[in-house]
Amino acid sequence: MSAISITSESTEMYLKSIAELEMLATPPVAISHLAQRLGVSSPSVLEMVKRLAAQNLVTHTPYKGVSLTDSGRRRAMAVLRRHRLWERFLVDTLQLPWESVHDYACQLEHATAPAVTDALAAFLDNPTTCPHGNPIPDAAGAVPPNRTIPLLELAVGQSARLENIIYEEAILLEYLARRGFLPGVQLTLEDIAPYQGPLMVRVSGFDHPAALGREIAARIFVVPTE
Amino acid sequence: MSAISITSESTEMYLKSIAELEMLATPPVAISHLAQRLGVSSPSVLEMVKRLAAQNLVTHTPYKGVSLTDSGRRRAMAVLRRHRLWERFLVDTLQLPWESVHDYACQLEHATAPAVTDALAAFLDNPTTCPHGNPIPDAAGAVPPNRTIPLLELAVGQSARLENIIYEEAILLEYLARRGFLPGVQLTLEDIAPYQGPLMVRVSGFDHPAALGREIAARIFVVPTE
DNA sequence: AATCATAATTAGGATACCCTAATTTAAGGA
DNA sequence: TCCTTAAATTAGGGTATCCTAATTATGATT
Ligand SMILES: [Mn+2]
Ligand SMILES: [Mn+2]
Ligand SMILES: [Mn+2]
Ligand SMILES: [Mn+2]
Repeated sequence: MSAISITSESTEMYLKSIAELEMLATPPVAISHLAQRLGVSSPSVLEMVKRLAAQNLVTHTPYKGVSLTDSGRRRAMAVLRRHRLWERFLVDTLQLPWESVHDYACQLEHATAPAVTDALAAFLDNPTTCPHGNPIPDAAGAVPPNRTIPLLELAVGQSARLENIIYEEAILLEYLARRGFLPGVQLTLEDIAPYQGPLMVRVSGFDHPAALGREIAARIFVVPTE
Repeated sequence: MSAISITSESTEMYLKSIAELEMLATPPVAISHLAQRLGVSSPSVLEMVKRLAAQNLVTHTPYKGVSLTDSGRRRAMAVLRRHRLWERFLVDTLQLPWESVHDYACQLEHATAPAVTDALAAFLDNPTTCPHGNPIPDAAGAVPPNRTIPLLELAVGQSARLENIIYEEAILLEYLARRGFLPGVQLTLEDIAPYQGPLMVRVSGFDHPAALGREIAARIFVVPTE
């Protein structure tokens, strides 16, 4: 039991990505989705998934997809915890730009010993969310239940508070930051263009509403107000 | 010119180790010394050295050894800078144990973007030495000239101030920390046993002198007092 | 100058990840 | 039920990094 289990950076990124994709759609996660998220080919993913399955980190159902095992989920949550703690540190302590820290944290998350993670969490006073609003798993890997809905599901005319932005990528974050879409802001869905058109969303304090594609609106989570 | 040059963790560790070995003895660095330091076999080192030479990071003289090129040295110094900045952070900010941080920093040093390095240095107020007394290269890779001598070269009866400890390894550091050998302490070489025997060194404030092997005494650098 | 020990090098393999080009399977629509 | 298409899988390679077991070169010693 409890083999030495060296977790490579690659392994950690696979597990983290599977965890993120599992939260979005109903598992199992399709090989092709994983491939797209990780930026590698499907055959590469399949091969890696077989390696992960051999280590009991995921379950692979041929032609269906992958799911994390308990052990795999624990590892994934540990990576997510380190990632989001580092993001907090980079924004709050080092004052690096909100839209850049995701990429920096994606490197640090694989190079952080447990003692460092613990000390960092203590130094930051055990924060519960990352700068993009996403929950930081606790030391046991648990996250509070999610009470948010995608901006995409808001009714026209409805107002809401922006909670979190998922699928953090520098380009998306920079785009959103420039338009005021930051966790905590108040916004109103003013209109939705037909035929899968964009959503017109006004951020409180901005003169004009922003036009957000559905792809983006599905990545922004909100809590409706009143 | 200036290819994208992805520097792997392995490459960085080779360059850093070569730099450290170059500071100790007269270059070039022997393949077997590098192998021992890195904990890999000589054929592996030779193979890697050829790869590094092909990237113009080192020069290899067959049957003699390796030396860093200017480009290689720049990379090595950048790694050393990140390493020692992280050590300061881990000790000063996160308050992790002096003897443990070297190993943690050895992971972080390969996962730190330039913007993070710069912000970290600024946050720490541009420190000039690591917790073990070794100089932190500046952003350009320069280190101040070394004015210290190995404890091994002290004359019997002479007193000195401990400046830095090189070849940081958790076991050595723990051993020294327990006996009071920390940068800044005052010590006196009381005796040297003949036939390559140990050095009897008293740390100011300690009742009994400690017996240090020559191997260890060569890794402790001091500045003689009066 | 012959000998020896040590270090360096060569030879032959292994593993983790990644790729492109086939080929096969699954699942929905005709 | 048959067809079509997209997704999954197999086949065949490639590179970086590591290893052990020879073999060979160097430099010091007789
Ligand atoms: Mn990452
Ligand atoms: Mn985040
Ligand atoms: Mn390292
Ligand atoms: Mn140090």
